[in-house]
Amino acid sequence: MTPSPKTAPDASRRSERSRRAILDAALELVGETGYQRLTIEAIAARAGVGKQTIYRWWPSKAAVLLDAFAALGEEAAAGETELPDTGDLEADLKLVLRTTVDELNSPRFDAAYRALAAESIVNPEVCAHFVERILEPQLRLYAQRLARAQQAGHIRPDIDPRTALELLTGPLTHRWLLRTLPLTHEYADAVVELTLRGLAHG
Amino acid sequence: MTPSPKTAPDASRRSERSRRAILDAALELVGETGYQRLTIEAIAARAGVGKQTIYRWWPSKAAVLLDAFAALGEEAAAGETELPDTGDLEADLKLVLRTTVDELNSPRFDAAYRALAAESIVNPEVCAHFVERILEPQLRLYAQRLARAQQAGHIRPDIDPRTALELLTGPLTHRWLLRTLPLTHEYADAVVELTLRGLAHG
DNA sequence: CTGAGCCGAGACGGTTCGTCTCGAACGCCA
DNA sequence: TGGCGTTCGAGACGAACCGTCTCGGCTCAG
Repeated sequence: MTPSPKTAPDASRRSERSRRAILDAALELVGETGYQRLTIEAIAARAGVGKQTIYRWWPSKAAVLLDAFAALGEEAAAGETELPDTGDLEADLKLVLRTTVDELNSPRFDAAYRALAAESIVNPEVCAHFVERILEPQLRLYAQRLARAQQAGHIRPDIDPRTALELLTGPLTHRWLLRTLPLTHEYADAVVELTLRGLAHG
Repeated sequence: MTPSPKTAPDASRRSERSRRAILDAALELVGETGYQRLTIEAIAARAGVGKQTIYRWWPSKAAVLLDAFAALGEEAAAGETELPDTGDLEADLKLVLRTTVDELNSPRFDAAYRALAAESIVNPEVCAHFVERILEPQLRLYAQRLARAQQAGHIRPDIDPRTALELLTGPLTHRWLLRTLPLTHEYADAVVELTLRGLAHG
């Protein structure tokens, strides 16, 4: 029996050229017109592609954007499989959070990331994919680094690394998403210092 | 000269009955069908109102929902102009954050709050109104309570209350929005404990 | 060489948009 | 009290986009 209700398309005959053109067009358009006005029709026109080619491979515009953003992230983070570990946890975390701040402030990431976050908030299915595909791989790096710090005695042993992690990233995303105040390196540093003083041993 | 380009409608002749019906219908529908499928047409039909009556008074469905949610919040928080202050900062914060957790988990608030957050992320104008109208009043209460704790010497004097505040609420909203893990009282307690240990004097 | 399947292109009916036009109901002001 | 301007409910209207479909053209497997 076939897994899909409608016979699934043959992925081996898929046009890589069209796939890339669609992902690129989606990223361009979401930056130009915003997520609300982003339409499948416009993506198809910009990519020089039939609409059916999009509907054949993706269930929604959010799914297209998710793939596009994932490809973007994989290019940027090619090879970076670990967070820095100089032994100085505070300095390492500041470095990484500053990088995150720069990414969130970069126009190239901003529009697509916002679109996916917004869609995830009101759409549990997209949310699950977004978390699994984009968020989890990033957070896992943090969690590993925190676990190592815990083994080294720099963080109290009774603390759940996931909770510690959210204490660091939560305030950043909160300020970024709701634009309450500008997102700066100084803020990233302050979050690390204040949070660590609660997590640090002794 | 009139302030608006198109002559503004006369607010004194506005139908209060229609206004309430529209706000109620918007809240109902966003709970039933979700924000994506919420349409002005459906709101008008449910409220027994002409579409023009909505377009005359609101610029978008997000604006309608914002008013509806604000009215909902004002009912719920009628009179609550201050956070509890028993002198025990940790206990007070746990109590309040637990209440916030309950609200976020309550179906009555969830759908509308998510819709407004999602819209705010991709729409700076709605975001500004959302922050000013909904978020700021809540956060101001926290900020006041933290400032008093600071005066009482329970929080280090060099800490910006806004930053301290985001350390508390950021992790909660993060987990709520992205559904990474369930949002519980235990989590609220953990956030307060871990955060305070960084903020507490000595 | 032949056929199945993806491709670009775009027609199609359905839905919602935001505007506009009715006659009816309402409330301010004479 | 009567008149008049404005909002009201209702719905028609063209435009935009939806998701499905049909059509030739092209590519690859057998």
